[in-house]
Amino acid sequence: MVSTEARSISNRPSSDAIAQRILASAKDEFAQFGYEGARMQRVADRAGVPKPNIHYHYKSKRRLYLAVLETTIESWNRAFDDVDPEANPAEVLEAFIRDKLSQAQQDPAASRVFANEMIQGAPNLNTYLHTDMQAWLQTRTAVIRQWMDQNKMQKVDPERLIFLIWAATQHYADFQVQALALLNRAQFNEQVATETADFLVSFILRGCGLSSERTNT
Amino acid sequence: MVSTEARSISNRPSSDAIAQRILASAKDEFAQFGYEGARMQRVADRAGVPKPNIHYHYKSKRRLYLAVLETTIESWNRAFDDVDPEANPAEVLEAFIRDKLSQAQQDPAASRVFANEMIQGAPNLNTYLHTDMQAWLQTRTAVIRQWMDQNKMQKVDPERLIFLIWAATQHYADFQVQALALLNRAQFNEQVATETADFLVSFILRGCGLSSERTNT
DNA sequence: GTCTATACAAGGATAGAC
DNA sequence: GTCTATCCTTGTATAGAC
Repeated sequence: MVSTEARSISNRPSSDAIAQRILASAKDEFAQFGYEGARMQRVADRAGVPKPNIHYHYKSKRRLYLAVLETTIESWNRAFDDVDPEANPAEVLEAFIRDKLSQAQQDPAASRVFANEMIQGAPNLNTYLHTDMQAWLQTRTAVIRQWMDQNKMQKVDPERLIFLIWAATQHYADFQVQALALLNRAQFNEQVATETADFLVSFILRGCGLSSERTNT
Repeated sequence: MVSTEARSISNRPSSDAIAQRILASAKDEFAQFGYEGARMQRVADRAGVPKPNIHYHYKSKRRLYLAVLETTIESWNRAFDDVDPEANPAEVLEAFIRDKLSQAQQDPAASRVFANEMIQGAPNLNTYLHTDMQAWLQTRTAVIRQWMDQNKMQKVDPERLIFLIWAATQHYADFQVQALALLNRAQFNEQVATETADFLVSFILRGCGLSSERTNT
């Protein structure tokens, strides 16, 4: 196998570059139609290559899908990946919410690929859910519990708090067509994203007892 | 065409009963795999009838899917369908949240069918989103705005409040496999549903400034 | 490495016996 | 109304020329 570096100095598009184009097209296709509904022909059309070329770069439809899943998971929760228990809970949660929403706007396909896999029953991610993701969640909820023990925030179920943040932010990727229709907006641009992020941050922080505002009356 | 009543008195399973069985099987199939991923053979197997029988009761795969979509939408937001502006906001919102979560537990397939249609870009519900659903949302947000004007609750974006409730509740249907894995539960039973409903109600009411509890310190 | 041509299975849908 | 057999299209995947 030739290294990426060796090929990248050649004068025509490297094989890796084409593999990447196929991967990106596949992500869109799987995001929209799910694994069973996805068609290799449409992936080829989207990528602008003949259908058999896909099989040269990826052995099968399933391998291609697994490659897409892998790239999707990598950037999943990066904004909450490193948390200092000494940090300000409000700031940490705000950064997490804004980052998740920013991802939902900039890469909705990633969110939809994951959503399809979950709806389908996670046939390819069941192990991941019970190992890596489980571990990720436990270290984060441990920090949140620490904050609650120190009376830095309202006592709430930490797992379900994370679920709510995931659901509320990913909603704008997975249900984008619905949100735009009901908000009377043509596209999910920066302005809509900012309005949404501001709402979610202030609403969720208030739910966590982290708001500077006081309630009415 | 023979009326339902005329046929229901016959001694063997009425044709309508079989049509209903097929419809229920189709709902599960479309829920799991989406329209393009759904297979008529699997619908037939689930319903326990030969494949061609489906085409006798439903002209095509698309017609079958549209029939499933229709039953899905009917019960969508019934708990918030009739709202008295004079009612207590906290009680109305709590009933809405609990009803949505109850539906998510008892009929997750309905939620997943809808989710698949949205992820796919709402090719069959675009008109619905811009007409009936739009209208439904406007009358509810009007009531919420009234409550806010009367200082009965925190001023928040009413549309996005509804979105958050939808997302947070439907999450437990669409991402059930993930939630169960991360909560270390085997199934989404009454107990898990109650715990979840209690969390959501208290968290969201606090976000709306409707909580009786005071924040810490 | 990339394409044309094609193998083989599975898809939705229908004809026609019962 | 229900089934068997089958049509035709499309699906994934591969062989083999270039």
